[in-house]
Amino acid sequence: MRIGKLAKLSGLSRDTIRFYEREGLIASVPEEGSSNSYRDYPEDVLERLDVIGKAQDAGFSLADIKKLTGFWDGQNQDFDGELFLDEKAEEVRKNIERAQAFLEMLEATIASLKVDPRG
Amino acid sequence: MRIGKLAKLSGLSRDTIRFYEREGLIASVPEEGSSNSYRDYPEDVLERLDVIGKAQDAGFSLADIKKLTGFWDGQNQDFDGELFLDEKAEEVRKNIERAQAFLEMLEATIASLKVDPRG
DNA sequence: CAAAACCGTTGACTACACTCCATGGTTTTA
DNA sequence: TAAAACCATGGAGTGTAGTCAACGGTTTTG
Repeated sequence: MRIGKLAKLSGLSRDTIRFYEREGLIASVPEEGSSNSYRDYPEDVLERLDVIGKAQDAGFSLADIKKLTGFWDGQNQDFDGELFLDEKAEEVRKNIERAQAFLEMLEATIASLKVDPRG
Repeated sequence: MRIGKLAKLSGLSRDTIRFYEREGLIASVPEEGSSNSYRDYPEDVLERLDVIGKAQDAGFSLADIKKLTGFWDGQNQDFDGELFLDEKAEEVRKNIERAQAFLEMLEATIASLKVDPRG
């Protein structure tokens, strides 16, 4: 699909999609059978963009995401993939725990508000 | 306590602590009974710094955190605190869910690696 | 077939959250 | 008491993740 459709479906801007492509997080091919310069984004890029969003929410930087997707895509880099993944998973677990602890504070604040507005 | 001790105990740099203070997220008082310009950070600032870290992991910006702490500190701003808190709590819940979904992908990747290294 | 809508490229710009450096003063310590 | 360690202030600089504007070309649509 073309970038406009991908932008609409993913909820990201064209600029962001191009930015991710420049960074090597996603890839496109020249549109088939047309002499323009338009790029064609495979369907699975949509899923990839979704993963990128979730990874960011989990605390991954784009550099981290690039390592991970490069790993998925079979380009085993010159680093210990298993160690990287183990360490990152641990980080994510800690992040989630901390976010949950914070959520509880937030919910307690809300609850106290409902009992006694602005107490 | 002085900023050096606070930095050591919190794991943050002096610069970060001063930055948070400039941003209005924490407060200090002049050190008592001394004619220097040193600042004294109350004990509870440590806890506050911990909350700030967790809030960031939950996806809060410093501006969000400032609103929340201003709210806690009783300076009820000119905004609907309850609405803000409700919306933010919902955002955090979604963030956590997305992070958890991502964590599962990560763990699946790790698991498949342990079964069949680089398959 | 013309206007509107879309596309790619380049490069500058922005917001956020720090981080560093220089300067000069104050405490602590050996 | 001198050196080392600490402190405050101001301002500049950094990295990350986008975002915007301008240009000219291509497709789609009424």
